[in-house]
Amino acid sequence: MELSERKQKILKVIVDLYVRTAEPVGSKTIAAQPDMDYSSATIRNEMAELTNLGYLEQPHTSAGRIPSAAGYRFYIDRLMQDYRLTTDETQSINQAMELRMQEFDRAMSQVGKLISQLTNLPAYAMTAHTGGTTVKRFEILPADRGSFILVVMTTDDTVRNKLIKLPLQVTDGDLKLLSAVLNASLTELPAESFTPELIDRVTRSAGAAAGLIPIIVDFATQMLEQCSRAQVYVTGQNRLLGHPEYQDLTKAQQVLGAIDEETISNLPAKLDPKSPMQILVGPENVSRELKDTSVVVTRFDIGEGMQGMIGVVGPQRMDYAQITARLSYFAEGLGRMFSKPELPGTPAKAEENTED
Amino acid sequence: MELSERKQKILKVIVDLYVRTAEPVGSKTIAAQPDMDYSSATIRNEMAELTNLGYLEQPHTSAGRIPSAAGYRFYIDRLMQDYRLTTDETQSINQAMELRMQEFDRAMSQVGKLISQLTNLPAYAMTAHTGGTTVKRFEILPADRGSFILVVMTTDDTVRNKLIKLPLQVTDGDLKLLSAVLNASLTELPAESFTPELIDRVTRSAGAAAGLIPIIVDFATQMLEQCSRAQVYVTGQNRLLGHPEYQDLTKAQQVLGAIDEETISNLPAKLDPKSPMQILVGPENVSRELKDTSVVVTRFDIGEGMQGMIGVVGPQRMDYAQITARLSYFAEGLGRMFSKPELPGTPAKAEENTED
DNA sequence: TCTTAGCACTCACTCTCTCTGAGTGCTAAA
DNA sequence: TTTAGCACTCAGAGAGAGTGAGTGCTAAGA
Repeated sequence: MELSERKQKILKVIVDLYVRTAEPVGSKTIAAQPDMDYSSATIRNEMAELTNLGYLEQPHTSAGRIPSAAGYRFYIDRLMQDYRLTTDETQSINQAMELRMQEFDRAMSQVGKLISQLTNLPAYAMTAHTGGTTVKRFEILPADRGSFILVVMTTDDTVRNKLIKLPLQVTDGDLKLLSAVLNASLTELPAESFTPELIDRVTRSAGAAAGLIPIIVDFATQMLEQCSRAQVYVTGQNRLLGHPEYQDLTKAQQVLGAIDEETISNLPAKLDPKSPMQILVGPENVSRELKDTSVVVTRFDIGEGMQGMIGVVGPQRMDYAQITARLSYFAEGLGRMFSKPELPGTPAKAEENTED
Repeated sequence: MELSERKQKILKVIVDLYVRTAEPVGSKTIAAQPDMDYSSATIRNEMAELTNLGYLEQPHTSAGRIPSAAGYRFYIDRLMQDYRLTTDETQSINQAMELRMQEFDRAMSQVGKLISQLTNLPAYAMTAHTGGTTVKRFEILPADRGSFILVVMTTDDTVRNKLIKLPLQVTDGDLKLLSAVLNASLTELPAESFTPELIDRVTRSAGAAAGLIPIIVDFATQMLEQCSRAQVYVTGQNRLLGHPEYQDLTKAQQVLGAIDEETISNLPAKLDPKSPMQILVGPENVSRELKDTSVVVTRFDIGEGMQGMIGVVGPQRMDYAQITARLSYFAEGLGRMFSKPELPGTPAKAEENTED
């Protein structure tokens, strides 16, 4: 059954007010709203019906109404107005994005922090590699005496390096041979195919620098593994405490405990792969700890078989319109930033790495 | 004035009990302690004196006593017994350390998590580079068509790379020339000396691949900058909430707000550079938000002008003996792990990086 | 038929008051 | 010097009364 125009209007007012004040909304307050031309009694009747229909809840007999999960859902799907970012907001977001992102990883964690700050809620950011990656290319450079730099590039254009220190005297020719062997034997293979037999064969043909092989294979395996694993950053947990629904410490702890890296990294499985922006209201979250908590998440493509996800976690009562607007803006910017081919002067679509 | 043996004994019992129970300790409880051969009245007298001397505090007239900051300090400096790690503990620590640490950064964040878990307190881990770093070596490798991998190695043996995508056709010879020029002109220089004039000169002598120069310089600058900046990881903030002293949300928030990355990264300045393990009890912390909060921190060297720091933040009432024991064990292990020269099969003392 | 005014009712919250008991300080005896 | 005893203090728990925001229902008005 379709809600009457008036019921929708009342529901919307209730959600809007409740999101702002965190107090149950009474019929009188609603009647006092501008553009609300009915008496409190009429509104009371409508509210009673909305309650029967499951869109509202009453904490106790003599309190006003608050939206139920279904009420939020209806609001999100049907009533929510587009929130327009203010110039200030876009400016501060743009500024933050311009901050030189040396690494993709670090960029994501920065973004998480910023979102958390803007929304005053805990935020998370994660990257996930989608395809099966293999090594595209090995490169070995001599560094100091007895040190080598190993550079590995994978099919998803991740490049990593490692400084290897081994008391080993090898010539440039040895290294050339070694990298030729590696490139011939170990590229385009998933980590699973690095069998002992294969490694053994490679080692035998590697000549003087064969001592490097175990380290190289180890490193490549780790790297491929790591590429397939999602990376998650959670920040701003403490902001949760600012919201009245988490004044109850037990609850706050439960929720904080539930939004650690592990849990979040399992989130994507539960999401509809089609729509980029998703809102999970309270009980729609599968985990029991989050049954009074909402999750808003958006995805964006960063090319090369990689995806990014950013989102926030907060009370059901949150300003969905504002938050979705901000998240989209961010996601768009990040997507643009990281999937563009590199141009001089543009912040790179790249990540780097340290080696010690 | 030196405290009598008996006073010390009583103080120690009070700290031990209070750490365990978080309840003010009364004279009767103390008298009931095994090995305590005085009546509650005697103990009351002693407690009154200890209070006068500033080692104890009384929350209100009819409550027991709790240690003051000075009391904790005395306990830490004089009374604390060495805590012996149980086999279980060392095992779980060792296990965690064996987990393959692909990157130093990641290792530190893992360690932070583990400490937080073991101590049930928020923990932080940070790395700081101590010396002024310069670039030791540039290397440029062609990757795909129009892609190059830039590898930069600094004097502290950090190696980073970056994938550069530029629609540029260059020969191997061009790249050789380019890296020769870079190595000749930009190595052994701090980031400050990368003046426009210098860059200009380099660009002019770089030949066909000069288009890469701005990106390379940019990258090198960022990298040097980043090396000199401390990296901080804070985890387990939510564990703070489990402790009764932070049941008051305002307080919990204050403290959580105060232990973000920035604040922590300023911590080392306040520490005595000589002693590796340090405990800041309540008011000994400079920041006002932490006046009821203690910080335990330990440092360890990881060679190459780098230092690591791990620590925890918690209520004054914490089991200092246990915590310092665990931290030392960790610090020792980490120090060993990361300052050893690399051997085949050993987890590397290295860090890597991703490039996308 | 829909809307609204009016009224009795409900119930969370706040405030006050009392009671309880853990813990103290002091005194005097051992 | 130690200890038993006693009067005193005071936070915290619990009970009871008062308050007021908000409700549902009824009956009158449009």
